Amino acid sequence: MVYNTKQKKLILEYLKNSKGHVTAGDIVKHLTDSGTKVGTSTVYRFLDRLLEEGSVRRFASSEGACYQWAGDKECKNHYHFVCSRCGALLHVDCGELDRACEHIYKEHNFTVDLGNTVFCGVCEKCASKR
Amino acid sequence: MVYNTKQKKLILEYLKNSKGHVTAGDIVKHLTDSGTKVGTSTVYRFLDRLLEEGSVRRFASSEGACYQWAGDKECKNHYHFVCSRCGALLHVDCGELDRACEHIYKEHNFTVDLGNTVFCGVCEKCASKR
DNA sequence: CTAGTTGCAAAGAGTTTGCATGGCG
DNA sequence: CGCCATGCAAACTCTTTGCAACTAG
Repeated sequence: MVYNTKQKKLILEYLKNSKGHVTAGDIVKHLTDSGTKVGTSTVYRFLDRLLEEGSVRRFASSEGACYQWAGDKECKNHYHFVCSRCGALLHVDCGELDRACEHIYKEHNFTVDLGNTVFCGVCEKCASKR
Repeated sequence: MVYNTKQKKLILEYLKNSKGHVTAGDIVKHLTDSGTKVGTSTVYRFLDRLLEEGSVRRFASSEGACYQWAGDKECKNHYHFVCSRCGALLHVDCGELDRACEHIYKEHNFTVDLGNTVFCGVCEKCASKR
C-alpha cells in the first residue's frame, strides 16, 4: 500500500518542473518557501523510493547528490555537461556522441549510462573570460 | 617555500602506486597501517594543493571524493569509465571519442576536460551477470 | 482502525577550519 | 631561527536512522 500525501505530490511536482538537477536541500527549501513544512528525512526517503522505481536519476557532485526527474523520459536521450568554473548545466542533443557511445559499447564492451554520465569541462562563457 | 616532509612523500608514493581511484580515508588508513601517523586535515590540505597543481584529479562519488594521480601525464589523453556496479575504473583510448569531443567543442562551444570527465556505466563483467 | 508516512532529533560520514606544536631549510 | 606543515579537536554539511505522533484509505 502506498499513501498519497501532500508532501509527495509537491515533491513530485517540483521535480517535474525543474529542468536541471536538484538537491535534497533545494526541495526542502522550495516546499518550505511555498508554505508547506517538510522534513529532510521525508524528502530523502521519498527520493530513495523514486530512485528504486527509476523515476528519478541521481549523480554525485561536490555539493552533494543531485536528483533529476527521469520518469517522463525527456532527459533520457541527451547528454549533460557541467561547467567546472560556473557550475552551469547544459543539455545537449548530439548525434556525434550517440555514435561514440554506440562505438564504446561495441568495441570497448562498456555500456555508458547516459543518465549518470556528466561531462566536465568549461563552457563558452567561462572559456572566453580567460 | 614548500617543505618536503615524510607525510607528503608517503602520500605521493601511495597515489602513484594506486592504479585506480583513492579516497582521502584510504590514504589516512594506508599511512596509519604502514606505521606513519597522519592527520586527516594534512591529507585534505595536501590533496587540495595537488589538485591546484594538476597533479591529481578528483571526482565525486556517493562515498565521497575520489582522487587519482595524474601528474605523470599517462592519463591525460584517454578516457575514464567507472562501472557503477563494481567500481572498476577503465582507461580507454578511443579515436571515436576524440572526434566527438572535437565536435562538441566546435558545434556546442563546450571544452570537455578529459582529466575530470568520468563516464558512468556498466562494465562487461557486470553486464553479463544480470 | 491499521499500516504507511511524517517530522523531529540524534547519530554518522566526509570535509573544512582554527590553533598551538613541531620540524624543514 | 623563521616559516611552513602537521595533528588534534571542533565546526559544518549532507545524509541516515529511531521513534512517537499523525493520517490516508
